[in-house]
Amino acid sequence: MSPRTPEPEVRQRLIEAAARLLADQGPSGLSTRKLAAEVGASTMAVYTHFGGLPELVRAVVREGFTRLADHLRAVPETDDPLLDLAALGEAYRANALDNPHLYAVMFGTASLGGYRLHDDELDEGRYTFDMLVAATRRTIDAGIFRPGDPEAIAGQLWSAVHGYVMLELAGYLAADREPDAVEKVLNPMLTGIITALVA
Amino acid sequence: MSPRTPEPEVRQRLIEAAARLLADQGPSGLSTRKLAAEVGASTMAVYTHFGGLPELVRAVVREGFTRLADHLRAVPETDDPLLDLAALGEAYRANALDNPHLYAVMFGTASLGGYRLHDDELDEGRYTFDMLVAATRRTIDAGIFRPGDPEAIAGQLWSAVHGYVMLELAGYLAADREPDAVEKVLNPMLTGIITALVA
DNA sequence: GGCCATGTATAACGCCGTTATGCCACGATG
DNA sequence: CATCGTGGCATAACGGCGTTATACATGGCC
Repeated sequence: MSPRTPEPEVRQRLIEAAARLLADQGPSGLSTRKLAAEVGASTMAVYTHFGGLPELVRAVVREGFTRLADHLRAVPETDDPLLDLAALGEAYRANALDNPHLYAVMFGTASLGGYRLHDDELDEGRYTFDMLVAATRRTIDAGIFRPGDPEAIAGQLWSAVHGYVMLELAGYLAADREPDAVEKVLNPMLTGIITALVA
Repeated sequence: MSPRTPEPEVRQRLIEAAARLLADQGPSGLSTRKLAAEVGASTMAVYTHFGGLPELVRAVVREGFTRLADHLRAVPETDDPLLDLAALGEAYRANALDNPHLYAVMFGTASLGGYRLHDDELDEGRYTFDMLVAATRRTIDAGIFRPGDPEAIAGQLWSAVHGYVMLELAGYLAADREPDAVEKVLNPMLTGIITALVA
């Protein structure tokens, strides 16, 4: 078949094709045969490069967290850490709504192959989480938040936004049902959490 | 094969077997053939009674919400609505931790068959949500919460607890990583949200 | 009796993940 | 240059899957 196309890094092309299939058709649309057709190779490519489909999905999860981290990194760091925190939350939500299937796989991977996240993936997610911890720490150092454990505070913010986004993705807070859920639910919840933390 | 065993309601036995398989082996362990073997019938039973596996899963989701509602109903209603709210949250979390796979399917169903929840399932979930709304309304009527939209307030509490539980199930707040995450993350978050609501 | 509707079992189709096998290209070695 | 070993690949097969077509059995109704 002479696939002497550029062929740059079959590994990366497989990860990107998998993320694309996941985003377009959801987890059920991901198969070694479709992947092989997408990248112009045989199904064996998945096994030589990753060992199997679950490992490929894990790589996609890492990719998803990397994209999320890129989105969060794009949020400018101003002199008002509290506004930065709000912007981080908004960027987090936007990323999830832009890649709903990928986001679902990142946090519900147990539903796909029946496996659990390994420490690597958890660490990948926690690295992203660290950006939120850093922003929280800046807010404390600026004297806006009372002194406290930045990780615990960031965990609260993460839980709140993540839970809201999950409900939104599941359809419980969809725009056609709750038109202004952001103003009525998300924002008051976050201001409630935050005002309890300010000095 | 003379399946003249009691055979009470093949429909219900299929739902229960599916919930059991889901709880034991996760979504990947759920198959028409295993179900048929479990209930002593052929795979056709799934199609005559439900139309297909996705519809059966939807029935299981409804069953999961019913169980959750039962758990929440078991929480006694005291004369302190705020304590009742806290007890509801604890019961919610306990139910999710007891049936992690089922809980994941209830909220991440997109990951299983690639389908979305229909209005029926959403309504089922919202009925459960209504119990939280009622408890919130009682808290307002008792003069503990300032007057406000009970649904919006309940949505905040739901988002917060749901997000925390999801992170916990995914392993980000697992006991071995964050030993006292409940005290450091969940409880402060909820008290923050709640103190912002008290009169 | 005959007739229909309903639920079932059987068997097949196509797709899936995974694996065994053989091939081929290529760098190292002499 | 010739040889060899090795890593990545295509091919083909195996078993399991969801789904469907089909034929059979059973029970109510005329």
